[in-house]
Amino acid sequence: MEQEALLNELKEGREVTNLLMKHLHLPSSHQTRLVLIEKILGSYENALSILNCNGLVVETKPSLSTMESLPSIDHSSPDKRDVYKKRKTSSGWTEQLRVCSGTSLDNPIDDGFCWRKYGQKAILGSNFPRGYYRCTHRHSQGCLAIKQVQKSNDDPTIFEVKYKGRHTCNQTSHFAATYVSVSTESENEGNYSRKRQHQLEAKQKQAQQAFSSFGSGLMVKTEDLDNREDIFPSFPFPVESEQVKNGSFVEALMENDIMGNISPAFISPATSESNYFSMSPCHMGCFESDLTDIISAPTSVTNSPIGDLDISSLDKLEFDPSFPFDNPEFFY
DNA sequence: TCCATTTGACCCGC
DNA sequence: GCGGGTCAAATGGA
Repeated sequence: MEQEALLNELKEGREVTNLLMKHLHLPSSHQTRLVLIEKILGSYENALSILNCNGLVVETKPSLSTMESLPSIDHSSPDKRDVYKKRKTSSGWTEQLRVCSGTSLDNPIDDGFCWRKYGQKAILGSNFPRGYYRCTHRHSQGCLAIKQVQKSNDDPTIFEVKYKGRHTCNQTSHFAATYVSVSTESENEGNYSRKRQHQLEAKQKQAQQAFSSFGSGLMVKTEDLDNREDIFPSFPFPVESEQVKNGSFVEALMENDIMGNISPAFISPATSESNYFSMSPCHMGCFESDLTDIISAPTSVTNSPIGDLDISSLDKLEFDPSFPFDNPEFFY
């Protein structure tokens, strides 16, 4: 019974999404689009509520990252170990990716953000150590985004990447950096020296090369993507949550030419029952380090109403009535 | 000289 | 007490 209601909600969401898609190509009013987006959100909220009623724990509200909720570090303290912060729990990851790279084993994916490694730990039961990264602009801009990278036990060519927290820094990522000159970065970070700029440029080139050699075997799996508002900030351009709320998110996509850059082939479900997405290499060159962001957000389509940038691809997704929605593993 | 990485130690939740 | 997460001194590269 609930399953039927769930399917209805999902179908409705798909239909309204298609409608919204049409309106995007029409001179329809901003208000109309807003209404459609609200309908989509409503459908997914209802679907999530149904799942919650079935005993499945599905977060429907954005959980503030534990990183963000932590008090800021008191750098004035003479001995920082005296003011140790509470250890973060493993929950609250905004994105979990499984990145398969057949080429670079040590540097899985440059996602366009500048990460600084701050630790590495051997994990019990894991053959490979886990690397801990945080945003380079943690101190300069207070960006609290962190990520963990760990090779998969089963396949060393697969990296399990977890993202936590949102980027509040003003980074010129891949996408912007490709089309905007370095001067943009100078504007954003005037204190950056020319030497630093060269380093960043070199890094971006590295990322481009890494991706150009990435091959067609790239596979990204997203997990635990229940939180749409935690997902949106991972876009390479600054989309504020307010924009999402007031409906200008789609416009932000358009403004950033994201919609126009993603074709159905770019993000396509590889299988009907997994949230693996295959990527064709021809699409990588233009996005490079944006990759994980671009992928991670849209792949949340199963849980996120408007996370799917290529809305038209929804047409190809059919909801199988026999799909095991009551199987918790599906939502893992 | 500056910055990123490495790595051992420390802290905290379970 | 164990294991995971973080800190920060040491180290190396550009």
